Amino acid sequence: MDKMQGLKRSHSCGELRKAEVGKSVTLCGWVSRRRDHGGLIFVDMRDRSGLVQVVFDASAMGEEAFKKAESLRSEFVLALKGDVRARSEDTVNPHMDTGEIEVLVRELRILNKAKTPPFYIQDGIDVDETLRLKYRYLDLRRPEMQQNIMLRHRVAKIMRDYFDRLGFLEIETPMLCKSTPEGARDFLVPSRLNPGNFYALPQSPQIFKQILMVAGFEKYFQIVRCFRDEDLRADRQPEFTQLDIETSFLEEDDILTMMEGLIQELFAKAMNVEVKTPFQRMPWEEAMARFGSDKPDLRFGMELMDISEYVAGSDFKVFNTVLENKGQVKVINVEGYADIPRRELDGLVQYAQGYGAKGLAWIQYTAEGVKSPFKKFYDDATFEKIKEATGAKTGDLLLVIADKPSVVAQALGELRLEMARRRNLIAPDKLSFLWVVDFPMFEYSEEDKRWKAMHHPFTAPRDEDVEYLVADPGRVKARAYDMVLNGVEIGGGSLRIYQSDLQEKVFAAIGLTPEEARSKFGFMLDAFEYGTPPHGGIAFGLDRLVMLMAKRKSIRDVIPFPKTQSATDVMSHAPSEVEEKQLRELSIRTAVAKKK
RNA sequence: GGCCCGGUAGUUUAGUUGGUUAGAAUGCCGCCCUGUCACGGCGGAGGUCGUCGGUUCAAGUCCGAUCCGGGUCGCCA
Repeated sequence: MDKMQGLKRSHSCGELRKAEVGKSVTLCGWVSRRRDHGGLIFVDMRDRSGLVQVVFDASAMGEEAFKKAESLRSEFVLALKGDVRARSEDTVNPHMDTGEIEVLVRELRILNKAKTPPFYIQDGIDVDETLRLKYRYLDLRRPEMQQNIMLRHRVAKIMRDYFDRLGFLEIETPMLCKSTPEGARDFLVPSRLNPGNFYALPQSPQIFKQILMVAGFEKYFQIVRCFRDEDLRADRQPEFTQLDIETSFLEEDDILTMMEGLIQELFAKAMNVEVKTPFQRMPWEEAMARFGSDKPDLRFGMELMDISEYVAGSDFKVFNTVLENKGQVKVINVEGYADIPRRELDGLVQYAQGYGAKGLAWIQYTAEGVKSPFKKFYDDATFEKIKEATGAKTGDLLLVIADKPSVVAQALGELRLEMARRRNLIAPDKLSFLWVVDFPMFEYSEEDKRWKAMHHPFTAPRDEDVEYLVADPGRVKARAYDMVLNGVEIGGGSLRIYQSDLQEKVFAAIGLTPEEARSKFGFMLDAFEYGTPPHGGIAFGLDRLVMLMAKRKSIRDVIPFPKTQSATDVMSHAPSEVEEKQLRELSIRTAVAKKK
């Protein structure tokens, strides 16, 4: 093996252009591909900047040096000296950024050999993801993964610059925290020095950042790891990164405008894409009514429409029962799809049932007339009225869900998304931002038979709703806001409660006794007694945002070392069993009955 | 916890009603090749069909269990 000794890298592989023709360069990198023509060997050499073709010519270099070139294999690590030269016109490669030039090698050093990698180190590979994760260091060597990670860096850098410019301070908050049972499950860390006691890893720095406002820092931000011990999804990891923000003396408009500015700058600087501000703002109730979702995808229409008034009072028991129980009958119009195959309709019924609907009905406005499973319960005039009210045309398909409003919203909202995907109604490059505002303060938990904070219990209610906190929690709206991009919630926040008496009322509304509140959040309530400024903030999911910017389907593609769906790391084999000694020191009795 | 999909050479996969030696592509190894860029030509090696058990004369194929991965519902204040 050769050494770097005496060599200084002069250029990156991917940066070489015609301007460098004639220059002597020193390059370092990996063998991406090798094309051996006998007396002439081409190697595509790769570093993190990209690829360049280097040429070994038997007639131009010594026999021994050429022999060395013949021994090159995939992913060998090289350093080389050579001369940049223009390629002749018929050998230019238009698919390569560096395709107009090549480097004729004078001196080759093999810095390290490599085993044959288990998959191609190139973009667009189709391999089992477990294999990619097991060999993550090779997966991350692929250009598209390198670009994702570099994009992530740029995003974080732009965020830091933006908030620094606005006078924010990046302040760290603890990773070892007090467990707060509301909300997601905590990851727990045993305390050796306090046997039987546990820290929790933060689900978010929520309480600390509010206390930083009490402490008078006024403008705080942090790019911070958060932890939630819940089941994983394509866009959910047990540890994830948030851009966390808290400010004093600002109100909704200030915060929303500031975040729009950040998004504008992120897309301009990292993607060269112009984003128009201000973003549309939509009350939560409107979002639920029109799109069946609190994070509507506005890249297409197909809005939910209420036809309850037209179908009421018939002999059709299904609709009647629903309407008598304060339910509703709503539809979406899948334009031009009246000729949907029966088999697909049956599939959609199951799809809707997967989201809690008891069933799915439909109206097909075909040239031959109306087809619908409930046709016999209504006269033609009714179907005409529905057609008119929904703006349906002949050839259109209405999908109908009848249920209580929450079920209608979810099932029909999901059908809307699914039909848009199937009908190809979503423009891939469109960016559709909006703010969802006026969230309900509480939602009723059937399981616990009590009201729960929809956002978190420090969220401020609207002033005009405070009087209903105890009497009618369901009608109280919060001063909370979510930013939504293309149907994905990328950030959310609120103004906070900063008066103790109001905080106590909110705790009471969610059934927390003063004693419980004190034991859970006593230090915070204490802090709030000492001159708390009005404050509020927001948190952005960095991983999700980068995922959307990089147009990836999985959050794992923008996280260097993600976990599998069962929250394991197949490369390092975490989590793992630990030694008895470690457990003893932590005063943890023998491990739970070990699985075998 | 529920539902759905997947697991066969290093990799991506084919494999019929259960029936001869599990087939292909690519990668890998060897030889040849001075303008390729998914280089090409010739030759070669490479498989406990995720694991365990069952049915059968016979199992990649059928049955049961289990492990692993992915998607999703619940869950994620």
